[in-house]
Amino acid sequence: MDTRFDPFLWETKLYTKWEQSGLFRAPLTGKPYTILMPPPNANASLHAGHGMYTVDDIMIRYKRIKGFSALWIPGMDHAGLETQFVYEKHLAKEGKSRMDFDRKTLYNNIATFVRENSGLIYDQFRRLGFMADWNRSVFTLDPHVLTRVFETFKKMEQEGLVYRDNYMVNYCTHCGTSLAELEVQHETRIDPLYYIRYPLRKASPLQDKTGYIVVATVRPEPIFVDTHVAVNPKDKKNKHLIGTIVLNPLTDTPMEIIGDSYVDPDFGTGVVKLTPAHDQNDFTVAKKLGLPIVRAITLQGRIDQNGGAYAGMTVKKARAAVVEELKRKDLIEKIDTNYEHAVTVCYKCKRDLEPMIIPNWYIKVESLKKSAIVAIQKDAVQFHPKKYKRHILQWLRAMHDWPISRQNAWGIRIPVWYSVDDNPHMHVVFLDSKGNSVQGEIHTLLKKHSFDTIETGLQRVSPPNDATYVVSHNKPEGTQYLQETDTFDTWFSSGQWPLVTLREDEYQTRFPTDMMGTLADILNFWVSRMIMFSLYLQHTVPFKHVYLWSMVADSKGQKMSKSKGNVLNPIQLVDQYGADAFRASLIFGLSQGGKVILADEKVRAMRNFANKVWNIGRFILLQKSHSVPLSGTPRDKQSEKIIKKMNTEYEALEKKYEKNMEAFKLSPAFNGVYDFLWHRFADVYIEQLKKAVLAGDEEARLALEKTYMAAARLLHPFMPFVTDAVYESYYGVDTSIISSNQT
RNA sequence: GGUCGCUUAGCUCAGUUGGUUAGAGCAUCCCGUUGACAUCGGGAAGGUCGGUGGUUCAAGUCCACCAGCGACCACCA
Repeated sequence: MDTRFDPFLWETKLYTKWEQSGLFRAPLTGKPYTILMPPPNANASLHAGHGMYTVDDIMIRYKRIKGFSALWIPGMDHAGLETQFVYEKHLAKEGKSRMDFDRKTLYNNIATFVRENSGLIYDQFRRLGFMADWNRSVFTLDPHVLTRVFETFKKMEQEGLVYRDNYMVNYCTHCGTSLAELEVQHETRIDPLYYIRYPLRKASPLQDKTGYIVVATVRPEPIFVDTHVAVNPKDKKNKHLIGTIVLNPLTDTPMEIIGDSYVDPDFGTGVVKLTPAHDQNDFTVAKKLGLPIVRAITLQGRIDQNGGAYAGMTVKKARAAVVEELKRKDLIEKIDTNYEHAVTVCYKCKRDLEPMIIPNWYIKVESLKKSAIVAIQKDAVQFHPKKYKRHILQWLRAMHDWPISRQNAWGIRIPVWYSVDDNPHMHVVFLDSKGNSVQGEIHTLLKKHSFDTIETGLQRVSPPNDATYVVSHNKPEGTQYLQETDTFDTWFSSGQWPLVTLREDEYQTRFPTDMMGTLADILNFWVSRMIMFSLYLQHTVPFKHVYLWSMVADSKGQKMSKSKGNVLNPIQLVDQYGADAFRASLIFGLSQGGKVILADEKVRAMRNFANKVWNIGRFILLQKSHSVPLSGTPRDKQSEKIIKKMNTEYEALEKKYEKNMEAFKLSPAFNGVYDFLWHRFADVYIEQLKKAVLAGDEEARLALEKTYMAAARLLHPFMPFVTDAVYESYYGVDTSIISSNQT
């Protein structure tokens, strides 16, 4: 044995040995223990957050050593929105965009892109020593997954849980897609607040005062479609205005002032313009009162044909132009340039979102979430740390119907088909044979273009809200059908992850699975959906325990982010200090809230510990050659006493360790072993027995070896390489701590 | 604005049901190297446990209020 533990000498060698001796597959005997790996994005490369998958590996190794048939199934996610976003950035570099391709070509190109860029993360997981059954990897676009997703959708559709409806969604005009509530980010910003004069109609009895009323808004650009203005009926200052007619400052169209309680009397002037097609609140009010809902902005983020002179302008340009016009007409009372408000931005591209009305597919969640809530309340799923039980319950109770459609090509296309005969007014966008974008209603388009041309070049279908459709995995026979171009939300497929990863027969023995370890960020996105789907389809929860960690931070507790420049590359740390050191540093000092501190000095400290473990082993082994034949007991009573005390202390350690591990308190479990090995075993017991051992007392040495190896078994899940390297040095190249309980 | 959480050594955090001199890692300082390990060993310094008040024989631990920080959710015309 060398004087130092050299990770690079051992890591590849040991990993290959583990893999070749079949240790990654679940043993045929033993009680099942199952973990499904949260599938990383297929084209991802390892970041600090993935390092925490170590938690899964720790539990798998821990259970394996204890003789369980522990199985860890890996997988990869197609990650619809995220992957397409990355791909489109590549396209942009070549001066192209997704609009240059028909849907099918775009999909195939992304598929190729993903294939070329996937697999890297598995190599990196191997570097970390992960003991997953790589041969069983599942991809969320595998055929059997598609089948399962289709069947789930069909079942839900048949049971009336699916509906299609016009809905106000947060729409990102850049990404060309709607976003779910959770994908929306709020950002505080300072924007000008315009106080705009709305002239009173001549006949108005109020005219003799000022001749106008003032409305405050940050969004003057869609005013031309506005038809109503509102005040709060309880607002003493303004309620007398109800029923008054003012003129639209851009179009001179008469507008009625209505009363509704949602208006905040204290905001601005207490008078609000209503733009139902582009504002969530206004939309709600308009629906309630039956007011007209007129769109002013296209899905591309430009003013549409209703905008007259502004038609075709981007929102930003139109805003400036509208303000100019209003200034010319002397209709701007004042501009508050220091108005702070929150805007919604796209979680991917950070651009402003437009509230838009588009038909979307929805899942009714009322019954689904109810059973999830009951299961969680009964602790059928337990959360670690416990606080997340409250979090998820709170979120589930507030959960609205789930919009599952995304205007995204990369994903599982919704298995719905629209007959062109039955839906003549369906709006269609496609590329003709020359690559020109053509759009219009299908019955008009079919007069000039063949169905095949349209289907081949298809980019998007936008069927009216009342369109008829057929649910089918494959294209229906008979008449001409176009398939829905929307794809399922990523969480619709990954929410069924626990239902597509096991083999049919394993649902008897391995379901519910034992643990799900994942980032707390996606507790609501993902964990809640898995629980709902599993209860709906399998009538049981998908896992018994959920282990959550939150963001990875640097040594000062600052969240790691590219803009802060404090991001550490895990693989670089592994190269520098070894996988054991990296793994242990994530667990050591893991705070209760789950915040993970990753810092160079921490990894270095753990590298030192790995070396210490190695050298303890080296010392005990080295003394073996000095030994004399066994006598049965240590030579002196003093040594016997020390050994007894050491064993008692070890037993206490093991007991505490077990308790912590079963409660997923990994940090205290690891800390206990760290403390024992370094500051009790090495600093105290070895020192006390050193004289005897050096004098050739083999009994004393054996006692040390026994306790050391026992502690190494406790340490192995956290630091698999150094512990197995020592084990192999002692007992030969064919041995491993993992299977040591079987010998 | 709502909900929850946090505040203990220079930094990041432990402190189990209230019970002797409040701990760890890193950082700092001093001493030590011929046999396991300098990626080490021995030692030291450093905390009125956010503030105020209360319960108690006893409070870092329980309660109230205050201050600061954070997370999530919601709203913002």
